[in-house]
Amino acid sequence: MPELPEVRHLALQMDGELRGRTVAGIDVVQPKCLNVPLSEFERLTVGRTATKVTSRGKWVFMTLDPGSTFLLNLGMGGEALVHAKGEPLPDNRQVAFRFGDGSALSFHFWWFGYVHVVPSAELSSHAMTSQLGLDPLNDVEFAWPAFDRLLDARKRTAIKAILMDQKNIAGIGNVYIQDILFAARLHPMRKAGDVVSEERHALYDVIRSQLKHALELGGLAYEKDLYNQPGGFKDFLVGYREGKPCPVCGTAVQKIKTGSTASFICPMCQT
Amino acid sequence: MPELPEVRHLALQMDGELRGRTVAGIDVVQPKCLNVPLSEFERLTVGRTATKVTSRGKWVFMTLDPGSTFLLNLGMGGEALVHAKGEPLPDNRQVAFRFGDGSALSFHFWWFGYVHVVPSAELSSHAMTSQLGLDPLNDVEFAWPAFDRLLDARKRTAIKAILMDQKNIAGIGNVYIQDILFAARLHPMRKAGDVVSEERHALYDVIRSQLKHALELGGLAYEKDLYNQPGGFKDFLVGYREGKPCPVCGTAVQKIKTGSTASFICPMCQT
DNA sequence: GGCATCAACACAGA
DNA sequence: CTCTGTGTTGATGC
Repeated sequence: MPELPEVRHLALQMDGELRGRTVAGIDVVQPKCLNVPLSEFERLTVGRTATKVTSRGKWVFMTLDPGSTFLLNLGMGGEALVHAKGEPLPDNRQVAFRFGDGSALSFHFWWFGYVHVVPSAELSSHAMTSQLGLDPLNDVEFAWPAFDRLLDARKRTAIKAILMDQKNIAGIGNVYIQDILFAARLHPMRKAGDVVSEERHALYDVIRSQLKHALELGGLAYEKDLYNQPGGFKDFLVGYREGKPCPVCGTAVQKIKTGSTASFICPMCQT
Repeated sequence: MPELPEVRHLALQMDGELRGRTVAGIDVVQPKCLNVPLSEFERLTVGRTATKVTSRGKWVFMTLDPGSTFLLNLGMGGEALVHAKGEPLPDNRQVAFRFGDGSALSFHFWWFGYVHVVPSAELSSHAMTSQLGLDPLNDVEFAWPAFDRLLDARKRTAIKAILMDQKNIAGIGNVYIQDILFAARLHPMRKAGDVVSEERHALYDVIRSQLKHALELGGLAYEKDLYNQPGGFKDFLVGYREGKPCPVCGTAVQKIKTGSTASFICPMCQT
């Protein structure tokens, strides 16, 4: 459940499903994913009522009135599931909320995830979320001039590193970046300063259209949503298609190391 | 006048020459090499008497009693010269001290240098000198176990970078490092973790012997001391001898880029 | 596939 | 042949 489309889809589902439910208890199997001691976590959640769920980048924000905000990051491939009253919780959960009506919300991470709560008044000092960058699906804040300036300010940084830095744009990870760069015909290591205006416009458009499209499909087909249903996005152009033909020119897709992450590129189309 | 042998030689000469002289006035042509405004610099120097001159790394420390310490770094190829009463000062000086007895001490830098003064009580907060590493000519502090641990602590750093980092060992620059690495048969980019014990011992011995030898000769032949006399060290093995034969195997010495500095190596002997 | 931290490296500036 | 900051990259661990 990693990147913006999955996270936003989940937040939208949670917003529709959980509004009005009151936290009756917390079920913590792995305390180290909490940002505060369990007792403090309980104090800030139990007895409070979910009134709104939103997302920014890879983070889900759930308002727990009065006065708390719950913050969730599912890391690499984690899941959040809602459970009707009486349903057993998954054995592999790290944390779960039990609501007053008998329903529950469980979280499972296969590697690392963050289950945080902060007093809403202190939300701005929550380090992992307070510095998140622009929302690429918000046309007001992710405006073209801001994007253009961002690339100017980091002229000698690889374009992939810029787009994946959550402080710049929030929500692009190592999955969606692959086809975004392919569609913009950019090599991941191209320096931002060498990306000319026409390419920048193409890239800007592709970022918005790809993420919007994936969101409309409910995210990736190999991820599960709040109701354990897979998303509909599965047709990668080059991402994770090592050795398969480029859909444009037929050249075999290469998997290369780009810094510490892997990239899938068409060596002919992306320069 | 750059590295440890020249700086220590200069400090020894200054110690013998200047003890007891009182600063009568300061002559500042280039105020930007000072660490404080000229008025403050004068306040901390004029009327005070040199009582001791020492060195650590590439820095000269002159105690100006009561209460001040003068700190000098000649940068790349700067000079410090003493002048008898009545002698004119060099036109190219950036700064000079005039002493009460009519003598003077002038400083010239061909690129950048530092002419600092601090209250002796605040010496430990002078950033550029407070973190200087071990004195390689002091057998007590530059002991074998400390050197061995240093290389363990920086396993994946190039050996040249470690030796030239003034925070580790103080006084080795891009001149003496050349023959030190050649004599130890080490390629400059070799990772410290790959330098085995026998090589480490050889390197440790070479650092001490080379610097000691150069100090005994009064430093480099192309540098001038306090009395404008050149040093006696000129017989580089590979340093600055690009294309000349390696003294051991006859292979042509190569000049290569190692990070941001140049290195002269025998490609056969140094691995 | 996440994020933070630290070390290493490159570059510009003085 | 100086040293310092800044920004970027890479490895590590949770």
